Amino acid sequence: MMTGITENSSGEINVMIVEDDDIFRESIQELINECEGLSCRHAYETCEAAIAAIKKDAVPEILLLDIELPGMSGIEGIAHFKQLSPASRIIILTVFDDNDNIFNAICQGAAGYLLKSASSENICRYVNDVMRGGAAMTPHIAAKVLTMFSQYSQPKKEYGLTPREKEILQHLVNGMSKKHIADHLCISLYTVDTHLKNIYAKLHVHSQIDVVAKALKERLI
Amino acid sequence: MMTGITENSSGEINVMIVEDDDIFRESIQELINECEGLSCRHAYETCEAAIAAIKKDAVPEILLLDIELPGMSGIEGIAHFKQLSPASRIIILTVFDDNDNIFNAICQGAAGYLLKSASSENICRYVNDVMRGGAAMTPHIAAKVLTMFSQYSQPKKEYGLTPREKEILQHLVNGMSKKHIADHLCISLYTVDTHLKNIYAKLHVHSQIDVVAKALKERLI
DNA sequence: ACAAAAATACCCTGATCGCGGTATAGATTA
DNA sequence: TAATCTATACCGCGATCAGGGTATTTTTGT
Repeated sequence: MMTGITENSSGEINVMIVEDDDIFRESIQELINECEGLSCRHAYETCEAAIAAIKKDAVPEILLLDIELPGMSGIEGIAHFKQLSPASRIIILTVFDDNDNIFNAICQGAAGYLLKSASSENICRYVNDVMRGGAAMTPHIAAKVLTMFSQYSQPKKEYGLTPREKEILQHLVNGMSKKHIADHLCISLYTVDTHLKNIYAKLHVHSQIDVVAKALKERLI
Repeated sequence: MMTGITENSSGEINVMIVEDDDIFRESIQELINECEGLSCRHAYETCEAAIAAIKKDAVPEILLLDIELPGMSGIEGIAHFKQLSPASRIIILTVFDDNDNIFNAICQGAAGYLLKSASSENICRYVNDVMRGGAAMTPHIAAKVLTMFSQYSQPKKEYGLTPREKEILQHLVNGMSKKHIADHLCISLYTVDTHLKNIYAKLHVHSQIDVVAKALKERLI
């Protein structure tokens, strides 16, 4: 059974490291131990080894996790760690700065995403920020996150749809057929048809599928 | 006409401040001027005043922007500043930490979002991070951003679609008709029909529209 | 007051879709 | 080996859709 997270006897924060490169793992462990208030007594080469250790009662408060590892990747590992020890906060520490890895790590629930190029002092600060309930990102990663975030909701193109057309589009997206929409709006099926034709012309599409796909992809509704 | 962004004579970074509270504005200006490499010679009470100043050639490299202001809000202001001076990088500095403000600021293109409770040293560091192309968030804000980010793509339900079915779903979402899909995959229209029937059964829907809407809404593809 | 835009309604035709079947060959798994 | 899953293919019917028209009324903006 799990005992839950407790500070160690000296009142320091338990940091666990999962990193396959021997030299980097040892240097980061040394760095953590040199930081005021931080302590790392558990460092492993693989997620599998770390999972086994957690099951044997080595529950960390902070988990510094590499992505590219032999066996299970760090991204996959997040879900396992979260299940075994929900209170542990996971910080990705990697050389990868591609959107996919950042996106997946965040979606899996990582509380931080640091690049290995970060300075020692900064890493210590980030760990402390996360311990206080915040999240940590190196500025370069933060910029990528903000860009992804804003891209997602930026390009609200304007196609000049009238209010009625938007209303019909909304119902279409909600799965109503032309007939249902006509009934619901108390207008003729022919009228819905006309509106739909106009929507097609304005959005440059030729079927309901296209309209719904475009509306959802571009968040017109 | 705009002269573009240039460092001032002393090689320091030009920081502009828009903040309506006199005391806070003056104290933050003093703080910036005390920071190595930073200089603030332009501080205004409203977006309108700052916009007028930028038009008169006071183009900042960094713009520290409050949200709650008399007249135009900081969030609204972002779009104006971006248009007048696209190279200026905007950092929100506010007391508000609600999701809406954070979300809107990021979507408008802010490069940073700081809480006024941040320490002096940290604010200087954040400004420098942004000047180097990064983004800046106080840890509390970063945590909120990550949460918003992950909530958006969490509930990947599993409907047990086979690889072939996912492939067909993908093409449907991309606007292909059953006939086109059949041609593209070099299989019979009847086969596509069968696959589609099975997809309908698994997703509990009854039309292509519903399938596309569900796939896009739940990010199955 | 007049022009433009928006909303309404109608018709026809060929194409497509949804759904009820049935059936076979190959791969996977129990 | 038997059972299940996956992918493949076929048929027919009634419903729906797309696109080509035309046309009237109401609302809006100037």
